[in-house]
Amino acid sequence: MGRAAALKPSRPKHRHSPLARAELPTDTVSLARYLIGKTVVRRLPEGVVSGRIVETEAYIVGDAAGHAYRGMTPRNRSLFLERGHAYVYLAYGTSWMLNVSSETTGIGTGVLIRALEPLEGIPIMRLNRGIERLGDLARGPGRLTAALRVDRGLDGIDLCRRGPLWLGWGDDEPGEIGRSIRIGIAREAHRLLRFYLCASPFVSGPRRLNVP
DNA sequence: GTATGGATGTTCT
DNA sequence: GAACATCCATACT
Repeated sequence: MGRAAALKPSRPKHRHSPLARAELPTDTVSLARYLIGKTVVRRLPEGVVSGRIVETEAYIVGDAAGHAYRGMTPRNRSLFLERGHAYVYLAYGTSWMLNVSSETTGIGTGVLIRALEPLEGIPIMRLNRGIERLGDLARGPGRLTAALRVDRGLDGIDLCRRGPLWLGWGDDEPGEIGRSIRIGIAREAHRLLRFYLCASPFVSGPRRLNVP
C-alpha cells in the first residue's frame, strides 16, 4: 500500500481551505473567471456560513465604472491592496458589496461577488435575510452580504487566510461559464466583464443580458 | 414573467 | 444637488 499511498495526490483542498494567494490569477478578468465555483466562508458566532460563487464582475484598469478610476480615496483604498483582500462598501445607502482586490499592490482593481449558491449555515442565512426561499438567500450582491452578515467591518481583511471571512477551494471545473455585460452600470456598459455559471439557478439578473 | 419607484448613506460635483 | 457596482413591494402583461 506504501507505493500507492505515496502516489496519491495530497487532498488538502476542500471548501474550508483558504485559496493560496500565489495561485490566484494576477489578471483581474482571469480572477473573475477563476472565482466561479470557489467558495466564500464566513465564521459567525452561531456557526459557519458558506456558499459557492456562481456570478462575478471584473472592474479592470482604466475602467470608468470602477471605484478607483479617479484614484485612491478613504473609501476605496482596499481595492489597491495585493490580490485576495476584501473591499466592502455600501451601495445606494442600503446594500453592502463584497469585492476581492486583484492584481498587485497599488493597482485599484477588483472582482465583485454577485451571487452565491448557499452551501452551509442555511438556517443562519434565513435568519440574516428574514426570508425563507433558498433561491433568494444570496442571489444578488446585496443579498449575499446580508446572508453572510458582511459589512464595512470586514473591509481590507485578507481573504486568503482563515478568519471572520475567507475564500475557500471549490470545483476546479464548475461547469460552463457564461459572459455578459455588467449589471446596473452606465459607464463602460458594453464591456463583457460579468461571468456566471450557466447552469446555476442562483445567478442574479435578467437572463436577457446573457450572451452565448 | 417584466417594469417602475422609493428608501437609504456616502461621495463627488 | 446628483449620482450611485441595490433591494423590495407593487402593478401590470
